[in-house]
Amino acid sequence: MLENQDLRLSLSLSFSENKTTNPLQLNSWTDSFPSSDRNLEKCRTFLKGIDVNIIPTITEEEEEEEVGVSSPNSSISTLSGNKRNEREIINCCDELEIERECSRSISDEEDGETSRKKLRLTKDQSAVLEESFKEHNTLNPKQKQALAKRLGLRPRQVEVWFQNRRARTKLKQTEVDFELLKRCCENLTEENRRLQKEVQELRALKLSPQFYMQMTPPTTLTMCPSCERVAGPSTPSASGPASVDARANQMVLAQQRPVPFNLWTASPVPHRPINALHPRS
DNA sequence: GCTATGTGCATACTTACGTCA
DNA sequence: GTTGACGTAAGTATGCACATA
Repeated sequence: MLENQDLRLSLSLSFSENKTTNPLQLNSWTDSFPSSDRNLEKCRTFLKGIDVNIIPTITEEEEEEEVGVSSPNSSISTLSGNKRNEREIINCCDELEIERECSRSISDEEDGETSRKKLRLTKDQSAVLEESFKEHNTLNPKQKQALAKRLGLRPRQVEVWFQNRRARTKLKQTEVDFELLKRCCENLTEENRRLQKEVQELRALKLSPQFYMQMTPPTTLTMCPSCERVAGPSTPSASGPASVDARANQMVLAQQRPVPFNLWTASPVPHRPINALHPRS
């Protein structure tokens, strides 16, 4: 659905790739909190029942409050580590909080324990969100609030949508980058193979100086179009077997040096051997 | 000025639900 | 009607930046 659009999205996101993930991370509420804690059980029970499909009737006051704590984890997961968990316990077990949350979720309680109703955004809502995402891929609290009001959603929902949207964009970008790097790698591999072959040829030439003796030495400087290195003129003293050997050495060295190469070129410029190695017939 | 702590926000990863072939 | 794949809303853990005591 959004795939095509996604690829057209801004490809210039700045990614912080260096985050490490904790392999031991706890993945569930149950893991985080011992089941013996009665208050926590209470919290768990009421949180399970939150029905996101029902737009809560939030008073102005509550709305403001929600903006104030509008982080992704405003109710539960903003806090990090044990200290955060302790604070969560205090917050989420606050009687007023519980009352408020329960009032939002009565309908769900009847559905059973495991129900976790999910809101499906309408096309219009998605379109508006997409539009604003194109403008800014992050929202400040005011923008979030305005958008939520406009769409009849909770700020938290807008926030989550943006989080997920950023994640999707990044995923797409990663896929694109991967493809580019893959192609680049293939090109480099091919280039490397070709250069290795040339090195082998040059080494073979080095071992048979008689071949050079029959060569017509180049009379002018010859620039290799690919590696932009000069093959070197024949000097008056460069006619004996020893200098031929030196020249062959030079060639080998030149070939072993880094070659300027456009990583993003699908088909690299053919690296043609320079004239000195391919004597004119 | 330095340090500890709290807070807000972002991201990565995961779960669970809705949709569709 | 069932099922599996896929998309996505939402939950969770964690790190970083900044403010403040």
